[in-house]
Formats: sequence, structure tokens, C-alpha cells
Amino acid sequence: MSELRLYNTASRSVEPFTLPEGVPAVRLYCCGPTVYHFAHIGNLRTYVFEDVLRRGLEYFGFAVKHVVNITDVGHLTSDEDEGEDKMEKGAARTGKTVWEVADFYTQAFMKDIALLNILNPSVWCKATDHIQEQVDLVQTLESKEYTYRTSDGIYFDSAKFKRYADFARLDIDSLQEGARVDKGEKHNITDFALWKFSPVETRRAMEWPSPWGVGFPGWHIECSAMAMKHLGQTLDIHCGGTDHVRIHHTNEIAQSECATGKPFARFWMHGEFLRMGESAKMSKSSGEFLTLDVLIRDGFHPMEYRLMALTSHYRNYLNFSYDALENARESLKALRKKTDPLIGQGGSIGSTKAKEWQAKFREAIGDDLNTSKALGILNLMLKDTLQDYEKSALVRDFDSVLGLGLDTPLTVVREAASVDAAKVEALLVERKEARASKDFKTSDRIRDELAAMNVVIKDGPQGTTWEVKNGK
RNA sequence: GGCGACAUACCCAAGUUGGUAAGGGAUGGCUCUGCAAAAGCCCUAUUCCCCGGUUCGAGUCCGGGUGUCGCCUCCA
Repeated sequence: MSELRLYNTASRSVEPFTLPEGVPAVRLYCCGPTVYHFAHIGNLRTYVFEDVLRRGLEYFGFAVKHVVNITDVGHLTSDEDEGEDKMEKGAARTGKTVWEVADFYTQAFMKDIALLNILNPSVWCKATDHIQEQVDLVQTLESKEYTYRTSDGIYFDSAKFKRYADFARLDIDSLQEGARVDKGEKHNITDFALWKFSPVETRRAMEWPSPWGVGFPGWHIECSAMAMKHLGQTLDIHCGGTDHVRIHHTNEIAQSECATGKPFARFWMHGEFLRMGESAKMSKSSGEFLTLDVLIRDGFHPMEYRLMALTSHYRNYLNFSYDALENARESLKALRKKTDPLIGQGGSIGSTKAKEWQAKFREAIGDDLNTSKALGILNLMLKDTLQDYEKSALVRDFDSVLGLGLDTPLTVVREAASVDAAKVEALLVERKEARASKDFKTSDRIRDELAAMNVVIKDGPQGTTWEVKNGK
């Protein structure tokens, strides 16, 4: 039986994953979205990776307690008082209150991940529901003298955490030199806010009382506070996007380990970025970005995007392009052609050969979630000479990790573009008559006419079927 | 300026401790078809950005070069 091995950012190497004695379920925490805007498809790539991780853990027999946070507090764009509050910006953009904005984009996010067949975590937790926990954690740090006060907030003194630079392998000196922002009142460039005071002259849309005055929590503290509340002081796996390594996770480690004196997480895993072909950046702050909704509007199915994400390894960057997505679409179509007839065949993995395929698949997933290799194995397995019921069982088994929904018919996500079905049917009857009398000129004309309406027809043994062609 | 990643066929992409280039899509060929589409079958890298080196043997290790990209500010 192969084991599960995962890449740990902390050690920069692939390590066997096991659970400590007495821990019944994997304590998994994934950094969730800041709900001030739609998630773009780059964000979603990371959630697909985390979903595969969670499914992979379960495939290897681990129970998983999976916690994902919703960041619904607006944070400034830097730890200084510069920039705009993202939530308030979102409110200004949409004409809603910050609370409505948070709710709206939370719902939108939930819809996206459901469409991508991403399993719901065991716990969703919102930052605004855990203000007290965050205040408590800051107080603990304060009592241990890791904090100091400036005119705008309570800060963590990173110089007091000797291992601060270790996790991200930071070179603090060169950071100082190349720094783009002034450290302001901060003692060190790497210090960060734990609690920010509301400006004296204005009221913020979101603010809470605290021992230090009315204000709001710093960005990093929420993850530590919520992760510890729901999972305990040490997590088994903490994950997020690769951009979190240097700042967010470094700070989480600092504040958490200083507060508890214990390791914060045993494994750290990070998904690499999705990049745009024309070097356009996948960033929400730059304005233009692609959402799942846009892809759907362009005629793509969310599963096509999921498959595209699965074709590459989560630790490699993936270039997004419509070409690549179309590739995934054809690929999924061809795959489903083979798997659809197997749906509902029951059966179990019994023969030696079937078990060998399963072992190969398991090894690929166990190899730091090598979904690309796993997909190759799926394809080869489908070509092999196995009984259909065994293939069916294997597809179900593999899909429990891949999450492509191969064990159920593909759901229609987008209603076929508005086409007058009655007219299409009438034309098809006309064409059928023309063909019967060998009037191929007319029949071809009708097909062209239908093509102009974006309708593609297929003549089969059971008669002619048609569908509306989607996509660009 | 500082740090880092990557470079495999037309495209996406895997390649474990070096042992003789997965898989998918597209293209092409064939079968089928009034013609198409659909379906089925088959083929597609003596070679892994370049130049050296180590080795019996390197895409895989070492050195140098070139190129692309990312991060260093909120960002998955």
C-alpha cells in the first residue's frame, strides 16, 4: 500500500503525511476568500487544489476536519494607514453597505465552489463572528510582551520572535534595503498590526470596542484565532495561495507560536498561481479579472475549468488561455464519452488487474497529489480490457479524488442560448423529407441555415439530434 | 536594486533515488457516411532552450549562458 506524501513548504520537501498519535482527524485549515468582490478563476484554482487535498486525505483513509474562513472585515491595503479599506471600497462600488457586500460576495463564492464540485468544509467561519477570540489572542500576546502601541494601533514586534525569517527564508536585511514602504512608526519593517484604531474623526462601517479602544482587528490575527478555536493550537495542515508564504503565513506563525509556545502547523501547503497568457495579472486590485461566471457566459462548463486545473500540478504555475480551456473542454467531452456509459453500473474492484489500476492511481495521488499523472492513469485504464462494471467502479473510485462528477450525468449549467426549438424541429422535418427524396441540395441548405443559428446537427442511426453550440 | 521559479512535440502537460521521453487536446491517415457531424482505429519528440562537465549511461546531477515569468505593496 502506497503512502501519502505531501510537499511541506516549511521543510521545502515532500514528506510522508501521518497523523500524530491520538489525533482522530486531520486538522485542516485553508485560508478563505476576502468577500469584497467576486473570486477570480485564479483564486478558484487554489480552492480546487485544496479540494483535491481534502479528497485525497479522505481517499487515504483519514477523517478530515476542514475549516475555511471568510474574511469579511475590511483591511487597509497596507499595515500603515495608507490605501483604502477593501470592504468599504466594495460598498462604494456597489452602493451597498459593507455587511451587504460581505453577504453578497459570500453567497457568490459559495455558488462558485458548488459549481466547481468543491466539497463544503466542515466549518465555515467568519472573521466578524470571532472578534472576541481575536481580541483575546492579542491580549495574550500583549501579556507576553510581544506587542507595542503606535498612534494607529497595536503592533506585533517581529524582532522578539527569533525564528521570524525562517519559514519564508527571508533575508530581513535585504528586505530593509529594498523596502518600498516606509516603516512609519513600526520598530521593524516586518512588524504588523494586530489591532487597528478607528480614525478619530470618522466612524468606520465596521468597528468594535476593545481594551485598546474602538477599532478593528489586523488581517493576520483572524486566521490564528479562528484556526485555534476550531482546530486547537496545532494544525496538521494549513494551506493557501503561494503569495501567503512571505507575509500572511509568516505572521500567523509568529503570532500563534508566540502566543501558545507550540508549533502552529505541521504541514504548510501552497497552491501556485494561475497566470494569464498575455502576462496580464490575475489580481482583483488591478480591476479586470476573469470570474467563473464569465467563463460560463462564454459557454464553458465549470467542470471544464476544473479539469484544466487538474491537468497541471498544483505547485506549478498554470497559464490560463481560452485555448487551454477549449483543450480541456474537448478533453472532458472525450473522457465523458467513455465514462457516461459506465454510470450506474455498480460493481466493485475485484480483479487483480483492476486492483493494479487502483494502486497506480493511489500512488499518483499519494505522490504529492499528482493529478496530472492520475488523469493519465484514468485514460489508460479506460482503454484497458476490463469488465465495464469494473471500469465503472474504478471511475467512481478515482472520481472521489478528482471530483469531476464522472459518476453522474453532466449537469447543465447554462441554459442553451435562446433558440426557437419549434423552428429547429420544423426545419429538421423538412430536411428529413428532402433527404428521403435525395434532394441533398435542400438538405445541405437547411443544415447551413441551422448552423447560422448556432445549431449543430448529428445524423445517427436513431435519427437526427441537434444541440446549440456553445462557446467562443 | 534584492529574492525566486520555470524552460519537454502545434497546444496543455507528467517525468519518482540518473537507465533510454506518461496522458490529453489538436492535426493527419483509414473505416463508416449522399456530403458532413458523430463514432471507431492508427500515426505524430533519436529528443527534452544553448554550451561545457561528471558518468558505462543525463530531460533528470554540476558549472556557465540565453529566454520567459513571478515576488519584494493588498492579493489564492
